Amino acid sequence: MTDRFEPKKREGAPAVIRPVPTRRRKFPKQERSKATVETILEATARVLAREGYERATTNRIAEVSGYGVGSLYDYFPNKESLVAALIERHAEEMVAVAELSLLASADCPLPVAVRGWVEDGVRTHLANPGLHNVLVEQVSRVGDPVRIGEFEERIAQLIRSYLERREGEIGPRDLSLASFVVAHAVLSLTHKAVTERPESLEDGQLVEEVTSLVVGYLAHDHAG
Amino acid sequence: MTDRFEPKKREGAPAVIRPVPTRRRKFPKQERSKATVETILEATARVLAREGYERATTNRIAEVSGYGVGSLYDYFPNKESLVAALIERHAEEMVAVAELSLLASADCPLPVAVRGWVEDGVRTHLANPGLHNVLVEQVSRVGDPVRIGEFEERIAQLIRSYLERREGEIGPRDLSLASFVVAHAVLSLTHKAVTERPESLEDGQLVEEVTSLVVGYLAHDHAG
Amino acid sequence: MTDRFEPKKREGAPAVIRPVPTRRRKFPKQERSKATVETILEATARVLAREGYERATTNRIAEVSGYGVGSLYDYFPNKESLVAALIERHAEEMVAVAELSLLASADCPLPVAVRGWVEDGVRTHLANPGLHNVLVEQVSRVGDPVRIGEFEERIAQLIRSYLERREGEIGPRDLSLASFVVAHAVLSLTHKAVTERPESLEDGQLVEEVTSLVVGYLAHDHAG
Amino acid sequence: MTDRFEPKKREGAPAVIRPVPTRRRKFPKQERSKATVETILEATARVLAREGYERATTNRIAEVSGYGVGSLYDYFPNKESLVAALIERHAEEMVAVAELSLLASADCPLPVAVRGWVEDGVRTHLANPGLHNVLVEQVSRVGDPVRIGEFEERIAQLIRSYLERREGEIGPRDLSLASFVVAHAVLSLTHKAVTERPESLEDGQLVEEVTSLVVGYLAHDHAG
DNA sequence: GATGAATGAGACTTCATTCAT
DNA sequence: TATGAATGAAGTCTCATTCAT
Repeated sequence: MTDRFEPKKREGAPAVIRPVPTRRRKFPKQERSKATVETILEATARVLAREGYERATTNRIAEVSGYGVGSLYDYFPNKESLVAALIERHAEEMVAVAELSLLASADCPLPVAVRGWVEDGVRTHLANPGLHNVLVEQVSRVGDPVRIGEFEERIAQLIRSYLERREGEIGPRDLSLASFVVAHAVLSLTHKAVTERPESLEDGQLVEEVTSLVVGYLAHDHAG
Repeated sequence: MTDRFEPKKREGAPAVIRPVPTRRRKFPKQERSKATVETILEATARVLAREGYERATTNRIAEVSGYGVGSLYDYFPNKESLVAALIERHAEEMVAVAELSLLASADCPLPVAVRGWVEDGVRTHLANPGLHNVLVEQVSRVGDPVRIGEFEERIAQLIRSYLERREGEIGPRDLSLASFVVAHAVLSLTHKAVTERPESLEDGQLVEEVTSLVVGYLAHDHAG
Repeated sequence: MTDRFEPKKREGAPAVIRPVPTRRRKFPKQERSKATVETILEATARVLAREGYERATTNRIAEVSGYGVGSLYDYFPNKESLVAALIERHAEEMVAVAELSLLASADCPLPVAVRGWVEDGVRTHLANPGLHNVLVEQVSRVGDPVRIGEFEERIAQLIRSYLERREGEIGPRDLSLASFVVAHAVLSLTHKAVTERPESLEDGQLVEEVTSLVVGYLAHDHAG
Repeated sequence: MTDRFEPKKREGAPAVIRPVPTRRRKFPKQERSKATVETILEATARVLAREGYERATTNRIAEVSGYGVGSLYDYFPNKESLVAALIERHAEEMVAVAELSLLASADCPLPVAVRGWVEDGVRTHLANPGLHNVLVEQVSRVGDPVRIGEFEERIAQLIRSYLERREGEIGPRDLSLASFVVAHAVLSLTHKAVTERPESLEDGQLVEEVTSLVVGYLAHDHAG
């Protein structure tokens, strides 16, 4: 008289839950498919920005995309994977921004390099604040922690590369930790400012303060 | 202090959506009621930490609390209001921590004051990282932006009060902006560290770096 | 770059698939619940008989039962479990019929006992041929093979008990196998006849033939 | 031989439903087509045996067959018709087996003839029990009752032909009914044994019992 | 003939919420 | 005040089937 009941995976989940797929179902080999995926992701971004995660329905996304729901599910195994794809894309973009900025100013003095990067970051976030909000909100839920970690690591690494060339000028001895601190201070302040203090961005004041924050930190003497 | 309740239909929502209740249904006058509310919130915290927001059901919360679902709805108008209450509670706690720390070290030198505050903040976050994760994730969704803003403002204000007494020693001229920067840099780094770099907290390294970040920023000369 | 994709349990299944729940969600302790379960099962039987398994939807069943779909899912984890419950019920009934018949005619001569049992079986099947059809059709899919096996075993055991008292009169030496043969010959012929030769049941002809089949078999000398 | 096709809407269905197509779309005139049909049916059999009816999708069948879904629908109007074709094939095979066996032993004594037929039947079922299971399960749903009836009639007829030559030796007076009884007793016991008692088949015990069942029945004096 | 991307109706299922007791 | 059975709107996802290429 064994109990065969087992309604749905629902057992104890450890603090942060991540029970769901994420990757694409078909890898779009054909040109047409690639365009379809693109269109669907654009629709997802639009709906997500407009409605937020919970209120965004796959049916609505499909509708906005112009495709049927079925097509959506041909390329993405479920709702979360859509967000995951967008998160990945955003992460990729932030890495690219950091790469371009930091590489371009590899030989510039600290304040110039930092200011440049922060400005680029702000510009990127400003492009679609509503979407970014949702994305940031969902990272811990649907983002693959490993992959997200990789992106963060890549940004930290870019910062570190820059710092290494100026090791003499900067205070922090543990460059790994310093990169982490810098990366997250900048990223989160940027996001916060875009979301809640847009006015402070208009005259470049906030950019200046964040630059000061980073420069002050790096210049600060850790020996004492 | 308008009541944001609006039970059913939730159509068309602009950019960031926040269409939902948040205030408690009954104001617990009686002792018994107060205890009930407490118990329910504890259950909510437990379930939220264990299951995450989406998988946490009001029925499950009620079950864990030991009350019937009906009772839960006697005190809270809906699921989101439970989270909102927890968020408010957390915010209140963070304000209290800042208040205690900064007031206690009102006359201490910058590094000491900052280090003390950061340490207290980390300790608080460490108490229940899983729950904090969910809470932070939900702030932008269910937190009443006005009230959240108030809390943030209060923390910034506490920082500002501290800074004003040392205006001569510090670089930033716009204390309002500086407080914002400091508050969020510390808060978000603390959260991030607790979540993703717990090891860096054990030996106090990260606390040291965050202290440096703040001290370096505040000491940094903004004149030039 | 691990692939976290895993859309739904869908891997290789061994010939007969049985991937699904079956038991009741709540055990109806209260009188009200028991009645609800009863009503839902009756509705299930009605819809199943009328529409067949595939076309029977849980929404339709709920509608017919007079309850909301949600209630249905309060007591049964899924569609298949409804059918499983009905199958079990039917199996239980067939065992009861066999028990009553065979016990009642424990001391009657073979032909009388067999004829009585077959008659009772036919009567039972005749009660709702449409439903039985669906049930039989679904046994191999949703029936718990262990439990079904138990029911069949119980019927075979009842037959065997009867046979043991007449061991001298009957041919077959392996009573276990003989019981199996008799049980299934009778059960399947009964079902087939009800479904496809109802006319042969009206004048008792088929009952007579099945009786002959069993009596002839048991009387047949196996020694040679 | 009416075409039972009726593509979409399938509302209101009486007791036993059988609203669906079954005949092939194109009659394979060309050699190539015939091979295609063959390949598709083989794929269907394989997928059906492995996954069961419900989980077998036409897309999967097409994939396994090596053809596109479109091609599948060029030859079969719908999913059910695939199963129907397989059922027909199986029925045809069972008729052929009976024909071969019974004709071969037309002049053999009853026990020999019966034993031979049962043995052949078991051998046939043993070839692919998983598939047969699904097929039997689906007969009442997708099998064209008329055509299935015809096959059964043909088997009964073969049996009857045999019986007629020995009318003197056998008890049953209604040969039509007797044929029905014998045919179904043998067929269903064979299936049941293959599915649930494979061990009883290994030493030929079950074959012996089924033979006894039939011989005993036919030898049994119906006069009294 | 063949293809497979696209479709979309509709199935199952969940869970926040209510309300009679 | 408390309860928990009942609700049912709404969401996610599947898959038989079509049709433009």
